[in-house]
Amino acid sequence: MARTDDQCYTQLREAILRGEFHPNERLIEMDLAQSLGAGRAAIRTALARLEQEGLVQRERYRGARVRLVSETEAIEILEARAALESLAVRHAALNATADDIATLRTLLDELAQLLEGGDLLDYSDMNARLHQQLLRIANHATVSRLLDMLKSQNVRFQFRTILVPGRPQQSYQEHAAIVEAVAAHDPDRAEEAMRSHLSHVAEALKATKRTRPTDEREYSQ
Amino acid sequence: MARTDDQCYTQLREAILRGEFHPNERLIEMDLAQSLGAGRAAIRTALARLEQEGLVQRERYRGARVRLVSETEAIEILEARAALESLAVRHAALNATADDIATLRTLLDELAQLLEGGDLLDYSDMNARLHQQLLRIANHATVSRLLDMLKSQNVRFQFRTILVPGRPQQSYQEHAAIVEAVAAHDPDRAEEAMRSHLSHVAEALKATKRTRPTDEREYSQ
DNA sequence: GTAAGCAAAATTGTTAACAATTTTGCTTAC
DNA sequence: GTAAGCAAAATTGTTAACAATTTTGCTTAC
Repeated sequence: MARTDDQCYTQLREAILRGEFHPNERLIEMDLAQSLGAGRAAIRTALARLEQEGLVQRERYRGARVRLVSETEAIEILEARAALESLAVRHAALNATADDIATLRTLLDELAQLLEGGDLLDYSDMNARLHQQLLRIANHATVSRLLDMLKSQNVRFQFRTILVPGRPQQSYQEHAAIVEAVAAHDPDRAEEAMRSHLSHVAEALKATKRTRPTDEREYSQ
Repeated sequence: MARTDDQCYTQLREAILRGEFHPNERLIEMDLAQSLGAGRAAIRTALARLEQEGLVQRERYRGARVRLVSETEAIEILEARAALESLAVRHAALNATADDIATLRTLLDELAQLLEGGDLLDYSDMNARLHQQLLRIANHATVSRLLDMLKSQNVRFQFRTILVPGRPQQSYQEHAAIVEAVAAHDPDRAEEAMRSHLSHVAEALKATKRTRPTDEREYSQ
């Protein structure tokens, strides 16, 4: 057991991201301590860190709750992501080795296969892995750290855009354009492809917002 | 006394930003507790939050230290700032009211006066206030939050670029261009002006890096 | 039946003591 | 003189008890 403190933080974080706690759900220190087999102090510092990260909200004497990210904020987050991922993909285009490019093309192929199979959830996962790989190639610690924060806040909306009709096919084309621009070591084109991709994701998200205005209720209890 | 916990966090944070602790300096829980008149528990959660924010580094049983931001990382941070401030200024150009624009022009005038007076430190302060005002006008909570983090990590390099010869005059021109683009409600031009401004800051920073390669030592102890 | 008030229970915040580990400063051996 | 080893001191991590505050559920009054 390397660092109980860190383990608490990681486990709690992942539990929230897996959706094991609803937004606005109270996080009782004793319950968490027992279920994670840790002391209250460890839980306390974990919650403080998660608050700083924006995943949890705390009020004095009233405890911690899973923070609810509004749909408006989700769009803000997507905008910030677009700005940072554009920067990252620009670096990726400059840094990518032959091996990196081969890996990206493999991921793209797997994406194509999942698309044919109609397996949208797996498609979403693979999608995330492609973005992750681009970040690794970019080799930009600061942007990676910020994007980790932003993506974790948006998990609630992650799987929704892929369900918009026609979106999977379009999404695949956009990813292909990004990979090809990186393979060509063309930072301007890569950035533009990424911007275009994420603005389409934002549009798709706004579309689901119009379609399902009462969505909040599903989650907030 | 609203929330000792929060106060500890704020006071510690500001003390670090004011440079009261050197990078790599050990932060002893008991000392901090006594000097802030708080308990160790409050200090502990404050340190956890500061770690998450990237201002402090912690190792199990070995305590917390002020995190040293390398010059390489400082450049990364500046790149990320450029991406996010460009996004923000774009929103500012879209949102700005007549009042907002008047305020910006006033700030610009004060900047001009300080430039003539040769008061570079005050110029730097006013500069920060102008950027802050642009952020307020942008009305983008997510980008504001991220920029707060990034700027706080870069305080160590904040006052250096203004000392590069010719830089103050150039800096003033760049800010004027940004304000005019916002006043014209031209998001594309505003974004471009901001990008250009921050890339010049980055160049100035790299220039100081070449000039003073042994700089690290001043701080690390 | 509903709102107000209140006591009990639940929960968070704080403190002090102790355990675990690292750091410091001294001693010894070469 | 330097390195190795070691005990003491310093420091962090953890626990348990208690204080402060909120929440809950009941009772009472209208």
